[in-house]
Amino acid sequence: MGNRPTLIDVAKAAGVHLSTASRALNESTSAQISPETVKKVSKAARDLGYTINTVARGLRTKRTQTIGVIVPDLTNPIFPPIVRGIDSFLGPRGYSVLVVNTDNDPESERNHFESLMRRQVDGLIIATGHTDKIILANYHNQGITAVMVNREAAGAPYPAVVGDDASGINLGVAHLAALGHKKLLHLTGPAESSTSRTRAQAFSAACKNHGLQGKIIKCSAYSIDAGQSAMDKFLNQNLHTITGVVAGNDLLALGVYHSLRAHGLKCPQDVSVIGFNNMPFANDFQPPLTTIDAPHYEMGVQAARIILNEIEGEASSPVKIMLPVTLIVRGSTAVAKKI
Amino acid sequence: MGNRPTLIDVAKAAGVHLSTASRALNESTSAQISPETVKKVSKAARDLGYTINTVARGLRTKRTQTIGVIVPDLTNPIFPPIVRGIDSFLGPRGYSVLVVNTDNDPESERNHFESLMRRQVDGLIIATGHTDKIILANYHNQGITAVMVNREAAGAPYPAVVGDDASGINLGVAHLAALGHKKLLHLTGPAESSTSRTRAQAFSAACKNHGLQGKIIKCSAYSIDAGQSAMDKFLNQNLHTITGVVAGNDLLALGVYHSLRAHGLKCPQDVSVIGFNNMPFANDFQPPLTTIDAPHYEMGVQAARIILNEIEGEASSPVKIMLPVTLIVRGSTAVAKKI
DNA sequence: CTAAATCCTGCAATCGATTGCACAGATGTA
DNA sequence: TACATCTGTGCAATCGATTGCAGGATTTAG
Repeated sequence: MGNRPTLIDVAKAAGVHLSTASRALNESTSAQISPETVKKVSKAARDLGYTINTVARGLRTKRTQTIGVIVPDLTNPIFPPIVRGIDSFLGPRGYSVLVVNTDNDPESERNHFESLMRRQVDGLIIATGHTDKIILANYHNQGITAVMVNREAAGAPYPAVVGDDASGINLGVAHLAALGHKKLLHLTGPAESSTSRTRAQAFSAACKNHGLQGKIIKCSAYSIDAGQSAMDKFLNQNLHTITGVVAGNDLLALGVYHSLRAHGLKCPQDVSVIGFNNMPFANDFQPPLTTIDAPHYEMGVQAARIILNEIEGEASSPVKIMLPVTLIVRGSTAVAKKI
Repeated sequence: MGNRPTLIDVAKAAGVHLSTASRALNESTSAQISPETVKKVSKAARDLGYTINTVARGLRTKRTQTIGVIVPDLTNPIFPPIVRGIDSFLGPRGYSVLVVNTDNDPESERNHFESLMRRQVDGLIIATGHTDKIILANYHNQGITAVMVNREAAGAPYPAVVGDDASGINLGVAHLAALGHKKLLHLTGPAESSTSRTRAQAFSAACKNHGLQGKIIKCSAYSIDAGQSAMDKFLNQNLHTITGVVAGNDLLALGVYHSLRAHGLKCPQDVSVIGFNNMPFANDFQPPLTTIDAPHYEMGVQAARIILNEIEGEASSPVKIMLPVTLIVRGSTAVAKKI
């Protein structure tokens, strides 16, 4: 790659010592240098097209101004907004983001973690559900600063930024109750994930509160296919026993759509469906999906804010930030059918 | 972050000199060291939990094993697959990926470019349509190695990996022709983008070939809103003058959906619509979108392959790789309505 | 048995910055 | 006038690796 000028070149051009040039160019040390010298050095730097070599700086300062972001899969539509939120906060502050995908594979997660460590990232933002408490405690003991986003690990030593899952599920159940539904089904995601557990518990509680009957079935992953096969299995032995579905997320809801169609059921006429996340294009599905909007971009922003604070300020206590969610009513929910 | 052991610690533990430890641990130099010494050093490294500091190595070797990926917007669903394709090829080969979003803003693009340079990336994969030939030539003069993906700049000094846009559009037009459509409309994207021009030209050519009437309208961006407003404008003065639409991409097609609905037209009964890209969830739209599948993941893989070749091998001539596309027929196209 | 070649390993320079310390000259204080 | 303080700059060590070169030990050749 290009042979860009170094600080020595700038110093020579300005007729000062290397260290003077360094101080002149550095925000925090330029006060030590006389204004004329600063001007001279800045001009030389500009003339030569000097840009700092962050690798060299990083070696000396032990700060790379790089944050590692660990996600399961960037093609899952909820993650790009999170990543952009992180980036939008960090970018203007001189930080860059290294994104890795683990596909929820612990082996892959370990490898990527090692790779990020080798690269001397200043901190980690973890969005994978899989990472268990032992690993996290381990990270913490190694002195690694990190923040969880969209997932929380109860008892984990790190701050977390999450959506208010429980009240989201509540909103969904209340909406169905108001439409006259009595018998509901919840599709829950993998048990390792904290969101799965939170949402499932909230579902049970909300059903009880509203005096509804609520069943729960498990999905092996947060994917369309997993949702579809779980729903297929359910419908094969329980046709016409429920009128409303609260899916663990939008992908599962989409799987439910497919399954309903395959079983000759219409949404929302026969069965109402509610998703979670309000993923991009949820409004363009068939039918447009009623769902809980979780502020993913904002979650990214908040996670970035916290980690920067931990890196540059002093370590705060492991706070938990819970962002509010809202119900978006679209075409997949309707008045309950008599069954 | 953690105080990990350095090479000196390993060398001491193994009772050898720093440089010997370095050579022992390095694939390409370990042959210079006696097998027993290599074993001793490896054991010491393992025992201490040593991992190399890539920042220090990067300073010395002038290779950071990092590739910068410049995209307009990660939340645009075609980019995550590209990024994952890149990552899947580069990751196992020891490279990491720094993704930046420009939002198609030249100022932002320049800033991000500078940031990547400061970080000493080994190469750039550019997926932004906006980057013009002058800038690219400029990069090239600075000795920067780069590859274009999903966009090509004719006459640019860099290799490019693209989908076969022209034959994709051909497939679409042929499909509509076979369904009896006579009057078609093409929504083209921003003129700066090479794909826009290629697709528009292919559309005109294909219409001529099939003896069809083909109109073209421009959209200000590749977005739902831009597609909708362009289509609105068209329909307001040209209701019932076309029966088929070939959109510049899936997002524009979605905009067309919205516009048709607002004008009381049904897809596909009144108007057939074809998209481009086969973005995720295109099958779940209302109606499921007939579209051209472009192999984005594979494009990422190929771009990564080429750039690694340029970095590690010798610079090849600026090749252009054109990946085949296929027509995916779903529910948005039907036999033409009489108008 | 000696000279040459080969094999290992250590020494030290280097990559491009940052930063504690020293010191010269200017300024302030009594 | 004498001494303390302050300002601005330079010197040199340092971050953690890689790598050309030198040289001792060992092997091979003649």
